[in-house]
Amino acid sequence: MSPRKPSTKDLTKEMIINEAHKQFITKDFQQISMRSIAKELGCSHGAIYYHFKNKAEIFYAILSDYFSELNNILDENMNGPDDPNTKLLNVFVGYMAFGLNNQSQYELMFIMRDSEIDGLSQEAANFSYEKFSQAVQSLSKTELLISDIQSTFIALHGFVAHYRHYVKNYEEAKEAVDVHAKFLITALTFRK
Amino acid sequence: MSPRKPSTKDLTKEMIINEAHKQFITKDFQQISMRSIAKELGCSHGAIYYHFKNKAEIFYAILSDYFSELNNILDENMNGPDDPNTKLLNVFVGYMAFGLNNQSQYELMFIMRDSEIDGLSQEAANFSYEKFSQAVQSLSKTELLISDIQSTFIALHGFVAHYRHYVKNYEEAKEAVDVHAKFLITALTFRK
DNA sequence: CTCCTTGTTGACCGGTGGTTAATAATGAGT
DNA sequence: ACTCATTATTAACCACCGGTCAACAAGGAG
Repeated sequence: MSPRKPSTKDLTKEMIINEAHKQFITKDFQQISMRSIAKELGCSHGAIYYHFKNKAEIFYAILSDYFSELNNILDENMNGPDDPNTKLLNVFVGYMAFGLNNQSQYELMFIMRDSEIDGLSQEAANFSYEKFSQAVQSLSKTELLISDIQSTFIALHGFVAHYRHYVKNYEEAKEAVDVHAKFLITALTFRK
Repeated sequence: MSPRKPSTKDLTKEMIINEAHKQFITKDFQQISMRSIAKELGCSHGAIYYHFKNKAEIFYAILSDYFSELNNILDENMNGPDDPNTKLLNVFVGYMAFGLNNQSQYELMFIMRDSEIDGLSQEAANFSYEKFSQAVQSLSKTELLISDIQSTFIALHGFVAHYRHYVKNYEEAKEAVDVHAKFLITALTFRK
């Protein structure tokens, strides 16, 4: 039934993803081309289309790892020893730090959600938001409005979307991140 | 000195801008091509490069009008009869409404600020922020931190950047806009 | 009737994402 | 061994893109 061993395969999905991922560290989605991946892999760009139906599909696969990482950051903080107030701050800072340290990825995960990067990524983004939402509520002393939690989430995205134009990584925006996080905590705390 | 009357010109900067602007209502920067503009204008796309040095320059010209419009919205509100609290709310709502009603333009004005749309637009964006900043401070009873005003500005951008994926215009997000604006007012009000 | 300038064209360049016929390579069944 | 179906790959091709540029049209000035 399988007339050709998988072991003989020279080009694998994994290799393609690895190469795309490698380039994704220094370049964004638009700057990476099927040809640049193929060139580095020593194959024709047509070959890639045998393994992935299009460019977007390659990046879905990569993004899912990043969504996991972001979710892990949140989990580790929630399971940590800090008090609720510190944890809440850390959740906000964690999101912004992740966004600033993975700018190209963050753009595709939450900002660029357009026709090209559709369904699958959308779902992961919603799941990530759900985790965030529950975490924030559980750390709060009072019952929060879901609309306020969403406003907070949006404001975090806004920060990353803005600062990524001015800053290379989290380190360079540390203070601003802290200020923004505390700003949002104030809003959540005093909302009635 | 001028061997050819301007009146004889068939293709003018204005015509090009008008056509680009027309397409800009329904398409975004990336979807509009020099060729699509030329085609609609009945000329070759090479001709456009006689009047504009590149695609970005055409859109600078268009954006400057939108920056003016946004600044006018703010001015009209500030010069209006409302009390400071209402005005502050209207400033926030005004920004978000403008962003949601002019999504492609807003993206270029504040979100996409990348290599292609550089200097000139950046300057206009900074000026717009300055006006916003002064307006917010003048409407506040207490002395605000500039970092908090910036957090507010960023949170407004975040709202537009997020909701433009889900909504066609301001009308469709009216309630969420209102909630977000009040959320930000809370933060500004209770910050010490 | 030149000459110079303003505009305009269309071919061209290097690049993109995506498709597809031909083909190489391989293992299974006989 | 030989066929056969399947998998994987190539390279040519498509229709686009932004941008450049030599050639050329058209008109006014001298």
